[in-house]
Amino acid sequence: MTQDTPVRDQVLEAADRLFYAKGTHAVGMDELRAAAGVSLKRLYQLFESKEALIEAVLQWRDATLTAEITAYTARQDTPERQVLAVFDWIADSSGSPGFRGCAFINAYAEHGASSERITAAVRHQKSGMHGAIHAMAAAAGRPEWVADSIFLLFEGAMTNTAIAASSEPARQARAAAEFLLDNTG
Amino acid sequence: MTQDTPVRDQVLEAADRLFYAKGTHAVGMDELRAAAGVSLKRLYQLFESKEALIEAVLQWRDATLTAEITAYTARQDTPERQVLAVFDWIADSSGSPGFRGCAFINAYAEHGASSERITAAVRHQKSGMHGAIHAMAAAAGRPEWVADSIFLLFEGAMTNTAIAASSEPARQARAAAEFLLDNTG
DNA sequence: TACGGTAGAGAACGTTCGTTCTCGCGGCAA
DNA sequence: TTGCCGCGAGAACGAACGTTCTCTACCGTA
Repeated sequence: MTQDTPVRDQVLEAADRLFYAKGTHAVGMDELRAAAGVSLKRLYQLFESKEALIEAVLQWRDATLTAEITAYTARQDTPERQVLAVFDWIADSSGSPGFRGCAFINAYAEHGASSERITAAVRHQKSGMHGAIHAMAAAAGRPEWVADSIFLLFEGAMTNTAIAASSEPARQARAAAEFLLDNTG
Repeated sequence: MTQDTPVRDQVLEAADRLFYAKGTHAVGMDELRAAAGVSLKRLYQLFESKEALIEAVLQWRDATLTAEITAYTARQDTPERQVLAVFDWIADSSGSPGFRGCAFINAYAEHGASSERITAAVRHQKSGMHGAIHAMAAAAGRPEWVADSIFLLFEGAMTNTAIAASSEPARQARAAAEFLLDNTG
């Protein structure tokens, strides 16, 4: 067990940034090597292949994104406001110029048909996000179907906020979620 | 104006099938030529580049998909049922083994960062689908925000039905839409 | 029959990419 | 100091891809 962890994280962070910005197909291993500031040899001893790297990046992003959203929603003081904050998070994120929607959906679009490993990583993130919304909705005393609905609104808002290059879908989804919360439980 | 139209459609249909099944990056022009049964020369005089072909395929799918969904929903006898039928359409479509979610979202994931033409084609489809749902909701006498919400539920259901490989998200989205319809108007 | 133009088949070209190999330097043990 | 191991830099390799070019067969016309 060598001291690879900081280097590994350095690679994952650079790869995540490049993959998200340009799509995995558009980023070559050499460009990645340069961005991460490591040698190609090191890259391949950390990750056996590009596919393995993509999988690792998705797992890494899964963890960091969960933490980010959790921190973001935790700033609200009631469970209802916490649920609704996920849509504010989308609206906020979409403000940054490189916003390209959900990295996991993008990865699924690029590799879902050919890579079982990548599909599994995507499913894991969706399942986790679904669970997080479930937990918040449960804390707010709402039934499961409300959580399911809000999760799907979240997903629709992620993609369409990116495609439309506008935070309007995020606001619309928020309004719908608010209606669901207000009329249930 | 030569008699290229049937050949052109033949190419578009084959390309659409392959692109959707495997992703555009995973389909080479030669594989495409073979599937469409035309020569490479013909292919390139019909479409100046692969990017142009992808754009044309998206426009073609936009038209055929709109027609398909319109026909599907038209079988229902009330505007409310017509709106809800879009979720049944997802559930039905997800039954076929090659279901991979929304081709336009997939195309955006693959090319949104690099091709303005493809992004424009994706936006056009989203705008059209949004409009179609708006029209049905308006016919049902529901306010615009309900249509916005149902559109986003539709989008979320499309991607997550594919990722989860289950029609459950489509059913959940349908239930949410039904709740919105039942409690507004 | 001779011929010009068109189209199909597929070879060829140039590039890009994922992955591996080679070389040479630097640190460390004896 | 000497020998060795590991690493970085980057050349090299083989495959795949988008695109173009070449060759040949075929067609209608005179």
